[in-house]
Amino acid sequence: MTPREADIGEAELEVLQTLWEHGPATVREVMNKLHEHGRQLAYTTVLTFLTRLEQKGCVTSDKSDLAYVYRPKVTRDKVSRTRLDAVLDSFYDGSPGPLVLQLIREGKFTGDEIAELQDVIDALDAKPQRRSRS
Amino acid sequence: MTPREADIGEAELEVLQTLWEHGPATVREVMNKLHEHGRQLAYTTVLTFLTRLEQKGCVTSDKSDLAYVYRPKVTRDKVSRTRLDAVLDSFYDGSPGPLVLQLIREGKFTGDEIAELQDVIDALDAKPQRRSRS
DNA sequence: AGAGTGCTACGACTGTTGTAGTAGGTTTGC
DNA sequence: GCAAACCTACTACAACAGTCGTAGCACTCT
Repeated sequence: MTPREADIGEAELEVLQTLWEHGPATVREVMNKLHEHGRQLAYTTVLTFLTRLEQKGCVTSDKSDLAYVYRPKVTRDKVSRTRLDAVLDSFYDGSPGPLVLQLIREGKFTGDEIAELQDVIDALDAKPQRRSRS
Repeated sequence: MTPREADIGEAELEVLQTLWEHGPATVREVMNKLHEHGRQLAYTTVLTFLTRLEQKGCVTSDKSDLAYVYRPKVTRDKVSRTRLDAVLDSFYDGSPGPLVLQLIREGKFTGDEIAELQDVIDALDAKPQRRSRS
């Protein structure tokens, strides 16, 4: 049963995000966290989402004390990759280059981020394949 | 009626992509294009998608000769932005910096792209706000 | 003018997602 | 030991997405 992280719904994702932030949690704990974030959902609704996430192989549960404790079975990185790849495939021909260029040109970055970008790129540039520039 | 490009379904998107590539087209032309790309859909299915896209304000139609001709009313860029922002908001706190850093670290770029990145960043760096680095 | 072909409108069905209620079992606090 | 609180399983239901069939209108060709 490979996790089918591709078809996690938006509301299911909120629940999963809670687990990522909070760590293993019971239905009630997840619900409370969501309420703290202003998201009002009935207990049974949260239960439904966790059950469905389990069917999709994205969380596991084990009966510990009184209630089941749910924990994520897919990483946040994995899911974000999947989501991002979907956008990449649909709009950027699967290649991240144009996307990044677009973002950069739109000036969506802080000075610090630009500095960091520069560092990372320089590192890349230095190591893997020598380029043919200046 | 502002276009509700946020709720374009995946299959609807394929249809819209066809219009972006191909320009204004009739149902049949869209269907044929999709078939060429290996996507088998019934004529009426394509019609349904175009009708729904029109209801969502994402395409317009005008009866020209025999059949209606549909043309996109939202740009590809606009829709890709919306999609990307959704991922950004869900996973990267709305800020593209971490996303780009992740992509770069994963080494998903060709040498040419890295060069281009470097150029764009240098340009950015030179103009808007002077940074404090070497 | 009849047959065929093509077009649109409308309805329909299935699966999924978002949301929740109810029923019945278990734990706990007095 | 009984009531209150809590837990899960099951059911439900609306909206939407993906997919298509049918029916009826219009044009065309002979």
